[in-house]
Amino acid sequence: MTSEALARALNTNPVVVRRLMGGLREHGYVHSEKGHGGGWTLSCQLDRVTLRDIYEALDAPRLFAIGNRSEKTECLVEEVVNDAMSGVLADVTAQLLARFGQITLAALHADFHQRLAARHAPATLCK
Amino acid sequence: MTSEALARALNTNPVVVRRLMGGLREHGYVHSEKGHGGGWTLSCQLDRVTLRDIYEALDAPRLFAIGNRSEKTECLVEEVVNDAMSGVLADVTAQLLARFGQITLAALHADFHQRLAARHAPATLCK
DNA sequence: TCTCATGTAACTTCATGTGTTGCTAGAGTG
DNA sequence: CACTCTAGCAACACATGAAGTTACATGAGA
Repeated sequence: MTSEALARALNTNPVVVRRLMGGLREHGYVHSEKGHGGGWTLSCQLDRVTLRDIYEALDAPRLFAIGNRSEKTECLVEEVVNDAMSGVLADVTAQLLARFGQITLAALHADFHQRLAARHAPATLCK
Repeated sequence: MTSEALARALNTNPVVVRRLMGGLREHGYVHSEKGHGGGWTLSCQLDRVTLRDIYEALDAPRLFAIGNRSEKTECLVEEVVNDAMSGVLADVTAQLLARFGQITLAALHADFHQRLAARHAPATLCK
């Protein structure tokens, strides 16, 4: 499948697709080929890759919209609040990643086919 | 304490302080007075207000940097992934808020004074 | 050699949060 | 009464980061 086609399906731009897929390629989840007839192919077993793997392959972007304004501070009040929040955020992050780590692509794939069957529709890409 | 003074302590602008404090005032955590000698005064018991209360008084700003691109979609793949992620995010959000709900301002206050004593420094605002 | 792909850098656009200005209104002071 | 000090508020400007776009290089088949 080409970046072009994926971009259309995802309502975005081929270059954006390449940027994202680049991370997946580096981890061996997909393979790309240049030139005529090239494009992207899956190169992993769906039951061995989780949402967490994907997240990390995508360079682990920021998860939270909240957080400390600065890591180090002179202000004792800020320090106290930072420490209180950091502790919670660290724990919650760990739990979130653990949960993502339990969701395999195979599970999503199965879910997809189940919903598809329920829709009595043929299997095509969104676009 | 005036917005002016708070802004200096927080390295920000008086108007920004008023915007934030406005939420706290609506919930009765602080009280404000105009005019000469006016400013902000605390009007709650520190042991009865938690970080969660503060968060909600501040209009519950976005917690996560990740999330669904769109709530409703025609795309079955997107739907499957959204549902998988939404479930995790909802759970994790609940846990985060629960944790915040256990951290009272009194606890932070106590922590502050403990650290202050350890520093052998007088109690003054950062700036 | 032409076309079709990815790879990549640089730039533009957009969204969101933060900061700033200017003005209003209320409250004490001289 | 005039003056000063304060919050309240709307409107605008700026900063940041994510997403989208353009342009060009490289590789591979036809």
